[in-house]
Amino acid sequence: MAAVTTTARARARAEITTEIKAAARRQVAESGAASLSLRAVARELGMVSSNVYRYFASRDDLLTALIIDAYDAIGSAAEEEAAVGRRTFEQRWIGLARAIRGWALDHPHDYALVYGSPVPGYRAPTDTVSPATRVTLVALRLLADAVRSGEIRADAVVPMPRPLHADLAGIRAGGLASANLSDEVLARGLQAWTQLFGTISFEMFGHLQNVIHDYDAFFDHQMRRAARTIAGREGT
Amino acid sequence: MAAVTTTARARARAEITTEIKAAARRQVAESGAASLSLRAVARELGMVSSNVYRYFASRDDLLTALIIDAYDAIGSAAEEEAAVGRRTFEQRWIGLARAIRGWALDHPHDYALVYGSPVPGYRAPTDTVSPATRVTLVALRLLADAVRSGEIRADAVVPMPRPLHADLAGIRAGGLASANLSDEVLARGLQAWTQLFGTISFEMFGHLQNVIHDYDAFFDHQMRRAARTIAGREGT
DNA sequence: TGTACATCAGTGAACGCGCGTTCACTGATGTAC
DNA sequence: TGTACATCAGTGAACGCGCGTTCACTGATGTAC
Repeated sequence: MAAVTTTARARARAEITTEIKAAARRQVAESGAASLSLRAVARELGMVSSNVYRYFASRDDLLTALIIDAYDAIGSAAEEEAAVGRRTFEQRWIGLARAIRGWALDHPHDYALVYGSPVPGYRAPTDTVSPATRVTLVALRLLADAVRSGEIRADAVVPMPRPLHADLAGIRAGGLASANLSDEVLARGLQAWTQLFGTISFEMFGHLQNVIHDYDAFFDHQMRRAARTIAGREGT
Repeated sequence: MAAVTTTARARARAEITTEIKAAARRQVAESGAASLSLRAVARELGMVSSNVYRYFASRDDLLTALIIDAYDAIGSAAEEEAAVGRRTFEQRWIGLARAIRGWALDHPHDYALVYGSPVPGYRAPTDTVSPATRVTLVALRLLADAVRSGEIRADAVVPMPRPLHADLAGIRAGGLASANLSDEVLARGLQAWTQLFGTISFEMFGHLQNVIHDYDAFFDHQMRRAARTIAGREGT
């Protein structure tokens, strides 16, 4: 009757915590994170605003919970995609990129919450670091696999300055998946990674309006190019 | 005594308009665009809040003015850089990239204002389109020059779907500088362009914290890689 | 198993704050004759 | 050049709103004996 049995109170607490987060997410989806309001959340759930404080110590705490959830959602979307087997590196990379973009299109405000400009006055605590890493680990694993299979060839190397070598060595040491990735491959990976999020952000934040009309075609093609840049072969 | 002579009233109006924008910019720099407040601006200038309405019809109008100013500032920073002569394509590209990043580092909140997530509840009017284009035109001119000089060789072509060709044709038709740019070169340019802003946004919005420490070295190197991707030569 | 006490969810009122915008007014600057 | 009227910058009060957070309280759920 300790860890296993849950009291009615504990169950109710868990459910209501979830409901609060869901209402908050709905509110963020409607009008953005900056205008997230505890009172509005309470109103939507038909409870008095002061009661929300039984579940979250402050508005910032609630925001943090949303950010963590968002990172986790992207992470698991990416992991799920990565689990699909028997594909070439290029197919897997495009699949990963599409999964991330698809999530962003489905949750534009959540995307803005984590990859857009920081919410003013809000300082992210360190709790958000590890969920933020999940999606990156998927990418690193993908690179590692493709190096192992020979699909990435890094014989052509762009020389880089010493301090950058040091930073890349840090990535290699930190990420479990990245132990066999050379500096050249990591640098290419970062090139593609920033291109991926740059492309999604441009689309989401309206910088391609009246320029690109078929976003799907544009994105797929650009990600195909990115895959080739990583693999080290350009053109056909 | 018509268009040339300016009355004291008109001069005062111009000056105070500038002062209001400056105060607003200072406020945005301190706490972000979402919390820009007409009343706070008025307070800082020692005037009564209702008087700001003699200069800007609403808070959104003031925000629009700031956005236009920000785009113009990036545009002229880029144009200034581009005016430096006698350099290779790679040098010019890196110079342009550095100019944009430098402006972003000097004006983090202005960068967030235009390239971060949109301000909630604010809808950008069409007035912002043409200033937003300035910096892009600089890049297109740079590409065109490098094609002319033979520094960009587009013999290796990545095949792309028809709708993307149509969109790229639109860019060619719209931008005066881009008339001689092939679809392949435009696609490469977009690849580098999204990489550029993706890299700056990652840095500005904290997604490289504890990963990259020497941001200057990282950025320069990544932009060197981008230049090579555009030019069509990888590795050394 | 039954009772006494402790814990905790939820209430409702209040504090103190800032916001965008409107309006009727005063007084200085500009313009037409 | 001098006067009469029109324009416009700036004032101060007000409307109506929403916010985060605290606090003393009630009543239901959980726990120890």
